[in-house]
Amino acid sequence: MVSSEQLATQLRMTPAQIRKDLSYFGRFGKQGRGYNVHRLASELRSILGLDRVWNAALVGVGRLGHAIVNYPGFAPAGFVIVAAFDTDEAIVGTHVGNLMVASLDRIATEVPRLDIDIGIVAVPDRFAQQVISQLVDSGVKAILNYAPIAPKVPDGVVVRGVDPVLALQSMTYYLKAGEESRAGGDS
Amino acid sequence: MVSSEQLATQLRMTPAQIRKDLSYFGRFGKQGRGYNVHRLASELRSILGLDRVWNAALVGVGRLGHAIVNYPGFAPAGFVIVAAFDTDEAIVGTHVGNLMVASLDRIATEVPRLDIDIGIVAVPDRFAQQVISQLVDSGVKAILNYAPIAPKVPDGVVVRGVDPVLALQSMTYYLKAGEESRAGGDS
DNA sequence: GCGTGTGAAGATATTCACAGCC
DNA sequence: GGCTGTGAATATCTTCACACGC
Repeated sequence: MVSSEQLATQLRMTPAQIRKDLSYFGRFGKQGRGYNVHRLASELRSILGLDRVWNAALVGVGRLGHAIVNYPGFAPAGFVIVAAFDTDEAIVGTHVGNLMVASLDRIATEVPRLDIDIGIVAVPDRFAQQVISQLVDSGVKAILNYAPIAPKVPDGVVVRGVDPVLALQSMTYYLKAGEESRAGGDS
Repeated sequence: MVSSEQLATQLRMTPAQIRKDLSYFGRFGKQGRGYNVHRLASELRSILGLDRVWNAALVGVGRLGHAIVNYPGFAPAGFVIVAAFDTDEAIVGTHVGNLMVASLDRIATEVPRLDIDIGIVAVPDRFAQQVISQLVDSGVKAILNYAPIAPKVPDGVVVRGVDPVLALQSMTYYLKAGEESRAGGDS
């Protein structure tokens, strides 16, 4: 068992926040005891859609694409890459992992056929928007985007970016603030 | 020139939000005209600390570490990796890019000497917390963490994670919701 | 006339505090 | 006694709407 107090400490939140958030989805706790860790984890996995397998398509099988296919962290979390696409004729037809690389124009037929939910985009920056539009037109509703752009997608499509430069840029404001307070603070 | 209206459309926000946010940092616009794009960009870069170079240290020079050192996107954005560390005696002393890999225990001396602001952590999961603590103890105030853990750091240290699995997991709730409304919606 | 910057109004989100159950 | 779930009270964030400068 775990209390909202304990969860809050670990997650650096307040106990009230924990309880309110959970209460939005159901009543998972018992008064005087707290939450059963296993039941809570299981309920949350189910609510978040993490209790099933999702199929993904990789677009862009260069250096980065290879690293993505060979990354061992996806499968244990329930994400399986079931297709790989590229435009480069030298790459199409070759194998990565146990996948055969298909031509980009096969996306429209393969996405429905393989029941693909997620598009993983690892193409050069200037092709990213176009590829993402193609994926969306084929029925993909979620995009994991490795290109450093903010793609335009219709409502109902969710995008997440993996961009280390953006992550760094989002920290410099605080670095600067910290330096100033150390340099200019009273003492 | 650009108006808050135009910015809002592109960023999918409201014009009022744009104006309020900018007003927090200064008065960058001119009534009746809008904002001068160059001046606005320049002011924002300065406020965000993106108008200077930041030094970073890489810890963990395996496959991923190599990819990070060779990633061409950091330098143009003003982030320079000026040191690389690893525990593996077989790697220490070798070169990656134009850097010589140093032993982990040199962090405490090298971070101040090279004026390192940011630690980039690309070590196996189980070592990540320990390495991050070491970086923080040496004076690093920002961490870019590639390990799929939520590290504990003192107040005043800022952390960003680069974790594609977490990014995927943050989308499945919406995928599920979308599927249900398509399956169960009236028609 | 056009569009910013900003108080005031309205909407959300967080925290408090406690009745109720284990 | 301990701790959840939840209305009520605060606090924060967003939107409105308009005086003012270009």
